[in-house]
Amino acid sequence: MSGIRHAGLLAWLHLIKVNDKMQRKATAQLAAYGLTLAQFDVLVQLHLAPGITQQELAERMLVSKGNVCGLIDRIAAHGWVERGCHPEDRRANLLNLTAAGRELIEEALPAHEEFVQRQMAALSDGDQRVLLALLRELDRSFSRCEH
Amino acid sequence: MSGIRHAGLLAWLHLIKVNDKMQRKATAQLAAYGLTLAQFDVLVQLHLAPGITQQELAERMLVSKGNVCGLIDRIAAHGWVERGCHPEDRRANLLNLTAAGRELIEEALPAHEEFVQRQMAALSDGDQRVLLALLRELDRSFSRCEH
DNA sequence: TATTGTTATACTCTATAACTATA
DNA sequence: TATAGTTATAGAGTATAACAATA
Repeated sequence: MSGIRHAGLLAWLHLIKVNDKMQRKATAQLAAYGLTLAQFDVLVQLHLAPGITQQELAERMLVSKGNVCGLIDRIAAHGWVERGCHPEDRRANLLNLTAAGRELIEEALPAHEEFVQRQMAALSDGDQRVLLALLRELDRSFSRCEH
Repeated sequence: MSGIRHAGLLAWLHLIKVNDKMQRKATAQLAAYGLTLAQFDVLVQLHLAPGITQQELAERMLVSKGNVCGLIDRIAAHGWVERGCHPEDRRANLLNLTAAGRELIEEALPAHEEFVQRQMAALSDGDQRVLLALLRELDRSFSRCEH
């Protein structure tokens, strides 16, 4: 690897690799519930913050509102989420899990958490905390400026 | 976040987030060269290991040979890579960068490396090395077993 | 028979932008 | 005018599987 010398670059390459492998595992793990990663993400967001609008969801997921619309379409087709009326703004939709959606995420989320814990168990508790701190720092630096 | 307590899970969520943001930035950075991330990855692989087969490339990229076929189609359409004959196995293609492809990657790779260094600069040199070590450990644990 | 590459299908996700209905 | 959501288009990536040529 001729031009590759610095730890930062190598760290980034490994981050891609780890993310890639984890994503494949996670995708397979969630497929058992009929969920894609993006759909799981939506359900978790609505689980944590019921009643947000599609616009708010788009901002949280760093995705366009057009994409959110399609995502919600697909999830609603399964009957896991519904669009409600905003009492004060008739343009907006309030998103909420249905009973089926709540049931699904209450089963899928703990299973997914346990799965992730199992993957991360290769690192000691202390190392997991260090990793978290470093990633938090990186994330914060991205938010601070738009290099 | 009710069920979310452990550092491992939080670390994973932040890893997703960091990867996501970096990928967006990287995608934008590479678009200046007319490259997607996957295509850049292919060019880098062929830069480092000229003359590999499509099958070998698929294994390195953790992707099916059918996908590699399409990827190479798109990159070859730009004239950056060519399929050569394998002297001993007429089924196989040997992949090589064209002169244009070499020129492109020799320009895009250092620029991308510099871009990544800039993103990682939020961490000290020591922290970058720690991050690298932790991600390497995780990556190795994924390779060891298929949990 | 097994393997390399090709082709075809179908789906998800993404970006972009025009469109509507409200505000 | 601006905003929330919708729709349409186009492209990339992925998975899967059937297929041809060759081993």
